[in-house]
Amino acid sequence: MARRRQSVTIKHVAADAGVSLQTVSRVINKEPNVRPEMMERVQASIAKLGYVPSIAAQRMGGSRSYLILALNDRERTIADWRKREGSDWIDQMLLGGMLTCAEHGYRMIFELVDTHSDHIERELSAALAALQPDGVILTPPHSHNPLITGLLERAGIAFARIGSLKPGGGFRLTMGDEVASRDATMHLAGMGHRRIGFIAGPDDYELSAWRIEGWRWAMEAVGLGIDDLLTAGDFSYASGTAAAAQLLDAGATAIVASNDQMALAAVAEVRRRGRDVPGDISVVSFDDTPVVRFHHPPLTAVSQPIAEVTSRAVGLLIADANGETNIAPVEVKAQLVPRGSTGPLRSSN
Amino acid sequence: MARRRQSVTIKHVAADAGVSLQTVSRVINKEPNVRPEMMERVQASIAKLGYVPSIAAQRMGGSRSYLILALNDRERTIADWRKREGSDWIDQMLLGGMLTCAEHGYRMIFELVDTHSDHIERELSAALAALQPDGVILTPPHSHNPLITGLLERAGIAFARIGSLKPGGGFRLTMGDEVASRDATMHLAGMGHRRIGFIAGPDDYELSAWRIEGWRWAMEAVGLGIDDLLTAGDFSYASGTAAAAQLLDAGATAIVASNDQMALAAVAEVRRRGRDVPGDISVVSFDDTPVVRFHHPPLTAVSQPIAEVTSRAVGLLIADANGETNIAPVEVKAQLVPRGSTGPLRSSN
DNA sequence: CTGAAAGCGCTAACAC
DNA sequence: GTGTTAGCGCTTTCAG
Repeated sequence: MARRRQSVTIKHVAADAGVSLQTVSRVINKEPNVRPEMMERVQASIAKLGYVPSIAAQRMGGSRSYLILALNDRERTIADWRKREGSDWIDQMLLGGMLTCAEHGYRMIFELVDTHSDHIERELSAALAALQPDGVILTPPHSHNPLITGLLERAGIAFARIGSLKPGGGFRLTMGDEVASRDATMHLAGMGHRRIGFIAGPDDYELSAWRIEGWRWAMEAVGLGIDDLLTAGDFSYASGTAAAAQLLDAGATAIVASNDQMALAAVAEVRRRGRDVPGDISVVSFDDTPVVRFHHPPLTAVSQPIAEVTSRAVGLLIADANGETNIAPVEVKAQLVPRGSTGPLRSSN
Repeated sequence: MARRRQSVTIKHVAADAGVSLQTVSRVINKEPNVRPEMMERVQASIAKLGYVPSIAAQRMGGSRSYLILALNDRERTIADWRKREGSDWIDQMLLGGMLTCAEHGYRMIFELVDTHSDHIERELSAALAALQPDGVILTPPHSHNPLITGLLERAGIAFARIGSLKPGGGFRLTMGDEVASRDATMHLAGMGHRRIGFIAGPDDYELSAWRIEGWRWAMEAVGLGIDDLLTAGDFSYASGTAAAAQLLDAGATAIVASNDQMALAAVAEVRRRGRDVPGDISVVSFDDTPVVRFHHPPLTAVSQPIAEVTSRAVGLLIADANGETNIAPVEVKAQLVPRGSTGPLRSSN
């Protein structure tokens, strides 16, 4: 239990460079009003001694913590990890977030918090008090949870909300779900499909509604009815199976599913009925996690730019910490990637 | 740029409970020599005020940081994330690591550092100085990099090395690669295969040698020669293709590949030659990332218990911080999971 | 068993 | 421009 202390501190640098602590501090924080020669001298000492500021001490001194907290839903994330279904949402967040943080001298810390309201405020407060991050990134369903956004606002901590446009403060980032859903539907309509079913995501995700909206928009645009072609899902494989069965019963020749697992389930259901994808039925999925590309056939999917949107979120947070202002919602567009699960309507249909 | 300070500090708790700062500190740190009634009173105040200690301040005061740093190879990790091939190594590390950290009031921070020697010491020192973790978890190839282990030892920071048994201090954790490789080979031999080829991993991973050893051991045990059946790979798909071609040319009827990507490549190569898996050729892979289960057929694979081994690593680190001693290497055994890519030797072979 | 003092490494505020 | 002072929230001495 050796009590380790910082080996080389600002004091050593100051002594080595023959200046005051404060001057070193100024150099570290790139403050103005330091003569260039002083600055060089200090930086030489820093490099020579291999000095790196202690983020704990910086925080104690009242400055930034240089920490960005990425928050995800505990229950869902752990379930995904345990299932090992190949979702790489978290990996992509880390990819975009960590790299952009690193570019600005920040670090990203990844944490899980429950959505369940008993814990949520306590847990979040604990994470904030313990870590004291300069900014927080929220993903659905946290990003539109008023308990969370409210707490963050009261605490005066900058935050970015991915996948939410509801009021509640913070920066809003989206991935153009409505347009993407419309594109997916148009892609199918363009191949001659007229009975294009939709499997929705759970209500507690704002993007579920956006995706429905895009589909509805497209169906109307090409003059198709949507009567019994909208079904409910909850992002689970099982719900995808049920919804697909319903749509096939209703005579759908194409299906847009609000996530990969439900799309995979839909393909399986089509085959269970002795029919073929894309020969008889076309399927499009949302998210485009890796499993979709290893599937046979690879699924046509809406690819979500998670890494990019997380990177943008980090950028907004850091810009904010630097006093730059930006309130307009940011949209990083998802892309439809046509693959083997969609094809022309078969004339026999 | 509001300069946020801790909203409720140890002072508030002390005032509320009518005790000294020190007593509160003792309660927080579960130190002995506090009367139960005092303790209860303090804990009541803590709960009431929702107090959570600032980890920065704790660190400043000279105690632990309650941070465990998980270090991975930057280049390889980022490449994996970019490729989106569905590897969930990182996810499984987070799963095992974060949950176990949380159980003990710790937090896990995930970082990437380059293996390239120019940066490595600087980068690692920077991360250590900035974060001041109580423990570090190393994965291959970092876990047997003397630059890293040496630096950590000199700094007096506890560390755990996953996938390495080389000397160099720290706790050592392995996943029984040799035994797993032997089991995989025996599984094939048990199905009648006699020409069982092996695709090795890169030399700079200790586990590459262990896996070769297990295969060699099994081949000898059942009296089979290994002459031209050992090929080199580097964990990449391309290298798997080349190695598989070589093995098939040599008349192998079964292949053990040192990771999933190379196994997938092997299956593809078999098919490219108009032959079938497992009808003509059996394939076993190492790692068992999700993609393997979504493949057709699902691959028989050695499933690596990443989550469990990371959890154990965290446990060792925390136990060490608590003054408990433990030097023996820990082995969390990988399991062979038989699936559809292996079958009996076809008589026509 | 509990309290008061000093100090961790750094920054903000104020002087010079 | 640069140095000095005080203090962040906590833990470690060391008294009582």
